[in-house]
Amino acid sequence: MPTGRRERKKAATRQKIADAAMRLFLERGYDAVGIRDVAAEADVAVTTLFSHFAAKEALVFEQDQDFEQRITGAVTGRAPDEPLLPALRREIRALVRHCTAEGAAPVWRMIAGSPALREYEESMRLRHADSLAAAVAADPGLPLTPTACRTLARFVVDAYSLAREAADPDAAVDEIFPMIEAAWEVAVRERGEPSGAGARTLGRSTTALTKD
Amino acid sequence: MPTGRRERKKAATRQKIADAAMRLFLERGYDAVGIRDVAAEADVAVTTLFSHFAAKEALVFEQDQDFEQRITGAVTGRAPDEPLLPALRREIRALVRHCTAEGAAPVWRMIAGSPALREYEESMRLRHADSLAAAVAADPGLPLTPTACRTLARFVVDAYSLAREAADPDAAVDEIFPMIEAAWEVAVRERGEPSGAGARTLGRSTTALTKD
DNA sequence: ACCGTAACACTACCCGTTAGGGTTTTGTAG
DNA sequence: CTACAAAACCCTAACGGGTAGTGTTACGGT
Repeated sequence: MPTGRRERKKAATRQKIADAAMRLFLERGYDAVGIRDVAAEADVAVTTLFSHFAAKEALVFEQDQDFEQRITGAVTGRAPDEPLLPALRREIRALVRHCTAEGAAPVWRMIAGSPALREYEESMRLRHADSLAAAVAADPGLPLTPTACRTLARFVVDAYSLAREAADPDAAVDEIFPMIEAAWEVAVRERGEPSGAGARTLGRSTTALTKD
Repeated sequence: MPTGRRERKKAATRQKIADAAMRLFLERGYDAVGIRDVAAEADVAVTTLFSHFAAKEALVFEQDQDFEQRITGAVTGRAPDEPLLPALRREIRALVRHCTAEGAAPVWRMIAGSPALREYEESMRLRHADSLAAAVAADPGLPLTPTACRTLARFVVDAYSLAREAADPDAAVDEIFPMIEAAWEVAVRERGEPSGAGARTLGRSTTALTKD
């Protein structure tokens, strides 16, 4: 219902804070910048800052909802008969590429250099894994136990974080995803349709396993 | 060089603090107890408390080094020709059982109820996964890429945390480990000896995959 | 024109954590 | 036994993230 100016002003304030924060963080380093510095630079009160961001670390991971939406969207929004894992692999590859692109390097160096930020990111990933598990569990075409859904989701999120840290992120995705696909196939065979449907869901990528 | 009494007194102080902390946490709840309360209950200064524990959360995860040592020990200390994954599976099962035993329930309920504790535990697990990855990478009988080692380590640590949260932890271990074994076998085939050695390393548990 | 509410500001405070600097206890060497 | 260095401990004070309480303004709906 709230149409227009209010929302725009709120979004503008939020963006102003995020921009000021990132500018200061990159200039002086994350630990050397206090919340009060950020608030002053953005010309807002500290309490206002905390009404837009739940914690100092959230200033850095401003777009974490993007990640969650994209990864669950890759499951729920894929083409009707598209197998699950290739869709996830494509999305993870895109996300990894996006994080290892040109301008993003200093930000990720900063994150790697601060334990608080790494810790925060990891707990974000846990939430994302839970959302992904829920999305997978909700797919009527996938007959998996809840535990298998959660396991798959963790593995996929692990793939993202491992690939991002790898020397060659693209190669890492190609190395890890066959492992996940094999794990997935086992889960499907345990509980899924015994004959053909499970293999079709996994798609062409299972040839590595069935070739003996 | 420090022999005897000093070490004992130090360990006693540490234990006294940990006991006092756990007592208060279980009585009043983790968030309702301050560091100053714990220090007073243990009759030590706040600075002393922080010379024994790096953070408030560490008071709860007092024996995290146990976990790290046991899990890496399961890799480095296994029988000469014992395959890797059964050894890991056995250790993980024991650790999960230990955490879901009788008296431990209130503690884990407390952990589940505090975001700070969950976050701390997750970053612990990351460290443990790194140690495990290093142990796996150091095993001369396992020809794996660094990325594969890290992936396997993450998956194993995930298995622990997923099983601990599952309704039936034992069944969860039995559900997740076949998935990890399949992933492992793919990693071995990509880089390992082409014919027999890889399968021998994995052991009898791969029958589920090769039975078609 | 008017009211409810969301955004914002200000003050003061709590809590985890650390620095700085001092005191006692312990192991060891003379 | 004494002397001495180091380790363990204590105290005070502070820093920085985060919050409660209390307003004030500006917007949107009616």
